Amino acid sequence: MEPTFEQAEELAGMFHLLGDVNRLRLICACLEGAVCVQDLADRFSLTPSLVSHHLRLLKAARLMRAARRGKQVFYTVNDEHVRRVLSDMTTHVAEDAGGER
Amino acid sequence: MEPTFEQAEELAGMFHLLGDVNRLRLICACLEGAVCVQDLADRFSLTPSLVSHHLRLLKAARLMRAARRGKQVFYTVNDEHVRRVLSDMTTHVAEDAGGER
DNA sequence: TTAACATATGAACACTTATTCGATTGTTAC
DNA sequence: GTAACAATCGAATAAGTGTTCATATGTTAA
Repeated sequence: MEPTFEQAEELAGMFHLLGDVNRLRLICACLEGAVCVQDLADRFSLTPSLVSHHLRLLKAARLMRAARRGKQVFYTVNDEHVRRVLSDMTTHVAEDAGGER
Repeated sequence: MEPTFEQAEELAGMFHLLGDVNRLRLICACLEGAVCVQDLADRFSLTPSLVSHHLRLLKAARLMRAARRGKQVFYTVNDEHVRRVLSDMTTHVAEDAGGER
């Protein structure tokens, strides 16, 4: 059950990508369906350039995938595991927010 | 299901802590039971100082808790949610390692 | 072909952070 | 009390990274 060093590195890599607020919000925004770069930039008041940079990392890590339709490129969550982890953690955080204080 | 900005910040904070290889291994090593700083340092060939630094962050984030017994301080995983997420992700990574290539 | 739009890319900067070293605190045994 | 061990703390350094800006690539319409 304890991961090997390489597994730990891979896991840490994933967590590190999820550890940035903007990146995390980008992923969450694409959980339900594909969204294009511009819409993401508008929704979170970010530069298209910054969004693209983040999406590039997420794509390289196989966490998301891109599909071009016309001028726009739509991104969606690729990994089903991440989807589960995110929903788990989100609900957990939501639960704790009420119970701790 | 999409987190608020504050929830995203909290989530990202957790993921960020899990996103460092050494920290992740430290947590995983304490999943099954309490381990003291020295043993952790020995097992992963890290400085006790470095281990302590990491554990301090993990403790501050409520992910681990410390208990002193004699000279030594034993650390264990505090959060049951994190325990689930970690075991989930570990098995997932282990599964994918065989299936992808 | 041009023009306008959408995204990607590369360099540069500012900021964060992991790690090391040295000193300090706390505990136990003598 | 002192000595030895365990852990923590603080500062300093070095490496990494998020963001911005400018430029380039790709796509569609005229």
